[in-house]
Amino acid sequence: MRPTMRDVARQAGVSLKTVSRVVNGEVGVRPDTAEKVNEAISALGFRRNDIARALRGGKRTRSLGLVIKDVANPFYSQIARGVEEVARLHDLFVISGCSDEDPARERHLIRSLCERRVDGLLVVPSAADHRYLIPELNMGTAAVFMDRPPEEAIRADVVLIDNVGGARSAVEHLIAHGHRRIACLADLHGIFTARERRRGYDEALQAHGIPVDESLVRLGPHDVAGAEAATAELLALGDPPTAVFTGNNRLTIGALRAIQAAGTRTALVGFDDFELADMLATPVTVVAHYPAEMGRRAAELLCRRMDGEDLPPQRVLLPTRLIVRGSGESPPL
Amino acid sequence: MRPTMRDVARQAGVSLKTVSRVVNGEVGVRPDTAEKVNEAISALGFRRNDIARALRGGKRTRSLGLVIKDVANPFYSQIARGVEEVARLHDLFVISGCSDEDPARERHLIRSLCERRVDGLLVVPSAADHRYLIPELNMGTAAVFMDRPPEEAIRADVVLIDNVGGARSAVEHLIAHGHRRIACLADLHGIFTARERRRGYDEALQAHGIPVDESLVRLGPHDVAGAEAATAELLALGDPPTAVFTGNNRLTIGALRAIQAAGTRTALVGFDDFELADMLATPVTVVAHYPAEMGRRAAELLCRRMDGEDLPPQRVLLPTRLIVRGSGESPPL
DNA sequence: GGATGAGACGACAACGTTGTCGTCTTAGTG
DNA sequence: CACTAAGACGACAACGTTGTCGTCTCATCC
Repeated sequence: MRPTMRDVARQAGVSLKTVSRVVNGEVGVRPDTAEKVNEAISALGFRRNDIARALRGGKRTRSLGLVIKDVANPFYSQIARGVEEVARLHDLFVISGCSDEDPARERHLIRSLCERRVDGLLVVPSAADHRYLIPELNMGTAAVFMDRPPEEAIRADVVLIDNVGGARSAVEHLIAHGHRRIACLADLHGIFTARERRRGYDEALQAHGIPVDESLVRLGPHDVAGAEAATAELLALGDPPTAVFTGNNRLTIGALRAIQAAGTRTALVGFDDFELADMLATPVTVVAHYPAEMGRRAAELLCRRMDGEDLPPQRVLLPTRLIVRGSGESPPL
Repeated sequence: MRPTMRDVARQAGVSLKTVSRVVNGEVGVRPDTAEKVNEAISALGFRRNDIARALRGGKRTRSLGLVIKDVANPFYSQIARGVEEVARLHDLFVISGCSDEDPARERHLIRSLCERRVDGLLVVPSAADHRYLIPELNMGTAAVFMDRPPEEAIRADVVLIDNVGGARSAVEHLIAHGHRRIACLADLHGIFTARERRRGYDEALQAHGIPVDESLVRLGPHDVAGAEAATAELLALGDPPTAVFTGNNRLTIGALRAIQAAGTRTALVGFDDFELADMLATPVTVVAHYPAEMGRRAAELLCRRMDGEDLPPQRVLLPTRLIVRGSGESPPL
């Protein structure tokens, strides 16, 4: 179907190798010969076959694999964007797949990507065991993890958000505004970022001599509805919290809904910024971070590994920034 | 570095071809032989090389190329998600790139994807000329366009939103609530969807015998700030509009800002749903559509083409749905 | 005019896999 | 026991490209 270099060579009356030289801009071809070849190329609509090229050449496929949970989720799509930007600079393509947090699917994706001989792997790992990756890594596939670290046993770079610090700054902000009874909504304890953010909450309270009241902590709400219910429950307590810290944007929105419904002046600071946070009925104070930057940093690390740089495993911690918008500054009743 | 089938064969004491048979689950291998081979495979950490496989075999790479404007934009990331879902079912990988609406980049991407021998192409085309694609299409690369059609000259499938119908339903909704002076904010006229939505606006007015007042139509605002400024200008008119129809979610948000700032009760219906539209100070009535569905439908069409089905070029029109939330139902002053 | 060398180009092998076909073993049959 | 056929396995070529090396042409120089 598609013409090969051999076809071009026949058409132009030169050898296969000469076509290769022209296509790759090598030296040692007379201009008139090159022109004949180029004419044949456009006449036939020839396109160099990168598959064959990767096989024959230095075995670089100029591609990298990206495994995230779900592209439709803005957090991950921004990561993907950051990765794309760096990949573009290095003339690499991104082959991506969504794991949907399913360890089996994640494993299948990574395996398939290795079979495709991607030059490197960028992974937001699920909670599962990743030791199956070790052979692949030993075999020379570079890998960088994002957002959550893999097992200890896996010596690879990882780029994380400063979850503990970010959460602490959120809770300290609430404390600075006079709050003492501060609730914490965190996601499932199995999720690394949820654990870390909860830890930041604890640290902030402890640093200010406020005892942690476990009745104000809710681990487990995983979506907007769950967070809304959990918050409603907290607000209905005899001695309700005057402020809430939420561990991610789903939870923030759920808490917001419950607070609006209850009609209280409960303060709120949420982890993760989100679009329109400033346009809501109550503009939301958040701990912002930059997923695209995470993608970029991870991709840059990966490219350095792919170029054979051999430093010890890096652990990059990206800073967060508290964005004050109103919901976190109301004083306790 | 990575072991090949030859290495496995040597290790297992069998021939190359026998390894190939085991790896591909072909018949005609005795169980004990297969086991020897499998042991060698895990001992060496062998992974079949899909690059070589694609080269030798039926020349299917089991991959498809996706060219969108920007993954970080929820509209496109949802398209990507829909594509991914279908790709997964067909055991295909998605190689994606962002054009950032730059025709040169788009062209480069498509060319590179063809060089990688993707089995098919999914493209949200930019405004530029796409005739350069014709040779690729003739050469057998299947392609399906999304959101915007390519030139007439290109005979390929395309999946679109019902822009005209959606816009008409929005404007008719406003008319039904008593509005006669309805403004229209549309994006740059060069953008297909902007033109079509503007056309829907015109049709709705005409169908109800309301003359189009060009002083209420603003073509050109392209971002939130532009839309905000344009709306402020409209509201400052001697005889201001009582309602606004906005052609996409950026423009909706800009208009919303201006209306909030002006403190008027101007009604608003926007094209595109967006997250938290129901949580804003004024919940926004929108014309919703389903980008993920567009991705799915396009990918399904592409897969049928890739499987060699030969029907005339399809033009799929996806329906929209008016979601009533409050901003579009206030009567004229 | 013959030696020299640079420049242009071609022949061939190799990348790792799979399709084709041939060979060898073994069990079954008369 | 000889013959057959099926089953198991191996040798070889090919996919489209690029690296290596060899050959041929022609201008230059003594």
